Amino acid sequence: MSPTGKVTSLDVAKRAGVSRSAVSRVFTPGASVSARTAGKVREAAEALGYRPNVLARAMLTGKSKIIGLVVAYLDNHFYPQVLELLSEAFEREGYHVLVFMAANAAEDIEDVVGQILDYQVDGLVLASVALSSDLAQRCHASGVPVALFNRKLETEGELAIVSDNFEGGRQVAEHLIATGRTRIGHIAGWEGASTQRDREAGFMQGLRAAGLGLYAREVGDYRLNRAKEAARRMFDTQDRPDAVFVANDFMAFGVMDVLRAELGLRIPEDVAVIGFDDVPSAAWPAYDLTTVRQDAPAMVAATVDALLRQIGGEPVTSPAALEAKLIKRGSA
Amino acid sequence: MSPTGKVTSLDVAKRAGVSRSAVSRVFTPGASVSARTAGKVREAAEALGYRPNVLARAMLTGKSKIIGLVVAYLDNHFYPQVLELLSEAFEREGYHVLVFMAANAAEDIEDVVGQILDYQVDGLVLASVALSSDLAQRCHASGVPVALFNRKLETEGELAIVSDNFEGGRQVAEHLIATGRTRIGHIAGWEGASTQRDREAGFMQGLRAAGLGLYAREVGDYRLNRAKEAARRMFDTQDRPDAVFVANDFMAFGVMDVLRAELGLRIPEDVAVIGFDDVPSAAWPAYDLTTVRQDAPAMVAATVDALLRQIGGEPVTSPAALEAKLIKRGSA
DNA sequence: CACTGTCCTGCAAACGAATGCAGTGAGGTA
DNA sequence: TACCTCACTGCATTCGTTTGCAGGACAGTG
Repeated sequence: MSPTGKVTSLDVAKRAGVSRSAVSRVFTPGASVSARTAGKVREAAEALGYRPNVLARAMLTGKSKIIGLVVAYLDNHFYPQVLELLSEAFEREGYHVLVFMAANAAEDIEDVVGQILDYQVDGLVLASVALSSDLAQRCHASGVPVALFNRKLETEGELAIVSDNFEGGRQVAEHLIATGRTRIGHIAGWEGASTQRDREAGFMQGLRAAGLGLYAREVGDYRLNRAKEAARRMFDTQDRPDAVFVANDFMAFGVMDVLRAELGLRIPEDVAVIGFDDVPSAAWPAYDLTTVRQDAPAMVAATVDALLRQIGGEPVTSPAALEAKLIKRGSA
Repeated sequence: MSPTGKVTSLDVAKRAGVSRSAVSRVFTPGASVSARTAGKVREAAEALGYRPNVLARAMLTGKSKIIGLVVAYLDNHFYPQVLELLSEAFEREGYHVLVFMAANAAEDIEDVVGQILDYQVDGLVLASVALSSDLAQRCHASGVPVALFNRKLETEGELAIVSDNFEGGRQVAEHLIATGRTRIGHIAGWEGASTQRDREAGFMQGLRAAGLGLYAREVGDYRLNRAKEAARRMFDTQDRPDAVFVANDFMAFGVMDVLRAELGLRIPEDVAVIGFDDVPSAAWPAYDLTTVRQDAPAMVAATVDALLRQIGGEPVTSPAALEAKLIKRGSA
């Protein structure tokens, strides 16, 4: 109700007839205050509209209650979902998420690192950004706990949360083979990403287990247009594949569009398509995409848990890869 | 390169043989420092890996360089896009975006307001959240500049950035009528939203101009499942409409799914469908949705500009509604 | 009644940086 | 040489908190 938002602990202290310290303690869970004092302070605070200044507190304690989230693109529907879950989960723990966009990678990595450190974030989540490796090491070196979301690094010591991409890829191969497909192609994501490498490795093992090899391969870099071009190259021929594993759902949508709208192919009759992620729209009838589900809520929970632990000073190791399960729908 | 991230201006000052003030001034644009001092300081800072502490600065200056963004859901593809653009635009201006999720509206509005004020955000963007009205007034009253994104309020004095929803709705009616549709339905979004009211008002005026009325009306509340139910109610009858204007693309996708997959109707032959927003996936062949484009980049630019101005102390009025243009595709 | 321990409380010193004010020195002019 | 100007610099204060330390009140015990 105060006209200005500038009410300090001193104002409250005066009105309640106590010292600033008392006020501080009332708002510090676990501090020793008598019920009587607490009551007076609470009342005065209420009347004045006082709330402790998080920034001032942050300076003293060194804990800003801010988690940095570095993300490259939000067009892949998997990430908005993750952002939403992450933010909610952190809010439940008293943290908030500060967004850092790192679209044009290499160019401004220096900048991004700087900005992150400037804000004294308590922890950092790197969600599938190309420059993860460099960034993670720099920030880690500066003492900021880092969690890699949906990506892992060769270098040990970095906290990484991933699902079992290898097993997911293997199941894709298994299912395609079980449904009688023989000319099986793969449209890869960005080859610098561990997700891509693991998914493909599992996929290849699944094929080999049935005595099969890859019939065709193109790279889509996890980008929609690249994936569509890849699909055109792969399918605009006589001896086209009869199935394709696309490294994520977002690309798979583009591939299906090309197959159906441009090349007049039927899915799954002419070509079976399988994606990866199970984003919400994969279940929409227009695509009805068979895919491997990444359990986003579980991944987020694991991330929050591990990062908070690390912030708390516990030595943490990356959790085991989370289960990735094939969801059978109409596209395969 | 320092082992710990704790380098203060004093450390730099000592190493450069100057005072803390000098260091401060070097990092404050427009302060008076000699080139020689600046050089020494820069060198020392570089060597020590010093960066000014944003939080400490924030406390003094009262400017945190943080913009709060309150958002309810991210499943409507329009918002991830907006978040990305907003964050990039603010980063370019030296600000960063702190996310506040306000999913379960009324319940925790008290909480959300508190948290926002706690972080001393310099400004606030409310992106299409149900509790805009209350929230905006509270925050504004506490002296925090507020911008309403894609929503406006009856109460004057709040900064609101919207496109011309009325004109967009009118164009929808015009186009449906021009293509010979006569039994025209409307699936509304959340009726508490100004976007819904304006779109429908424009739409109705367009119908009336041709001597038509609404053939059917259901409410989808901007939620996917509600919209699908609405579509079922509206179309699972003998005398179904031959066209429907759905209040946003996200719901339109669900409506199209119901029409095609559940009811076996053809679009546009049996039913014409038009949405609103022009999210990226509206252009995908699987939907090929005729829709009204909201110019997200322009809306974001206007938001950033107006909010920053307001933060700078200039008296600002809401910019004019941005152009909303019908994009004709295959669904109508 | 004296002594001890327990709770609370206030004081004052941090935290890291910005800034008004006064002082230093250099350079220019008469 | 004396005086003035002006650009730069350092001191000390300030922002709004938290927190270690020590003192005060009070109850319990012998």
